[in-house]
Amino acid sequence: MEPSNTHVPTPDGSMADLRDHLRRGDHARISEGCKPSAEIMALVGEKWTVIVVVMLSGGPRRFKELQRMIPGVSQRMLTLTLRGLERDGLVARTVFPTVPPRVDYALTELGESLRAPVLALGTWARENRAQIEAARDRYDRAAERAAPRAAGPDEVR
Amino acid sequence: MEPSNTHVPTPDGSMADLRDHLRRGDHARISEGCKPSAEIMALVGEKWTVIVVVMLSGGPRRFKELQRMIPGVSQRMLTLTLRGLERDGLVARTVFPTVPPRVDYALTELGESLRAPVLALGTWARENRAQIEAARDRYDRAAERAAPRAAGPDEVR
DNA sequence: CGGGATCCTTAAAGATACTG
DNA sequence: CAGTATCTTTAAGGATCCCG
Repeated sequence: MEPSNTHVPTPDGSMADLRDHLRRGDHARISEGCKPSAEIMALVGEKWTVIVVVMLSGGPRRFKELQRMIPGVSQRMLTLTLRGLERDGLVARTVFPTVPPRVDYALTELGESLRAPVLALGTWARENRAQIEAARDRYDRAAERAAPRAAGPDEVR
Repeated sequence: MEPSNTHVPTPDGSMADLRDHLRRGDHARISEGCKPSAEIMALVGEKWTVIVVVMLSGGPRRFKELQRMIPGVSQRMLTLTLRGLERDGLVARTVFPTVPPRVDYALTELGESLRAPVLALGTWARENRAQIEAARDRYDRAAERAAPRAAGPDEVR
């Protein structure tokens, strides 16, 4: 990564490339002054970041601990997620040169500060879940009626 | 400090499937009662949802209008995003049976209520962008030093 | 104008195996 | 225990064409 100069994703399809760049890691300074939101949304929405942040809310955790707390995550994904968070300065990684090795992950100040907005979103989710599900249900039923797809309405693959 | 994790995401390893299902559309009854957060994170983080919500903050917009406001989006992605939002009851779609056709998209009450937390996140992003970038820079420089990967630091694919 | 249906490319997420 | 290094799968996202 060269800190030398800014390179906007592209004059035209900026958002597409934005996300693209976000995934890859060269967030450089894509936001020409007004789209840092997109960065954080990518940060928050993508992957397991949120869950990890939440899981670290209670204090430092070890790798295996986290993995156990987040059933579906593969060690690879957990590693990648933690790396990303560490890179962004949201999580601090502490290695104890013991044997067997021990590594603690903890939220940094920055990470802690992210908790609030994230939890706010979580709260919103909890509070409005019913409405959302109702809406979905309504929408799906309507769609079904419109779609003469002989398939069962409750198809469970 | 043993806060004992608040509540495990899912009984089994269903996070993977959760996201999977979220993408596909059959959110139906995946959330058996404790992880609506994940749903909303997926909702917020994935795709162009956030930007669209923000763009609709100013009032109803037409399809083409939105497309113009969000340079990088393809009409397909915009459609999918709007559909998703509509499905979740966050956006209302109004069709005027005129010719040429005209369709307005507007935030519903629910959609409006999502604005706050989303914008909170955006604010956080803006306020902490500098720190994040600094952290990234630091991390990348360290990684570079550690990586004997002779390749150029700014290798473009 | 506002999409729906298709095809194609890329890369994110998962599984596995190997190392310090 | 805590990773890293592949290999594979899956599907998100983009480009096009077409229809109402």
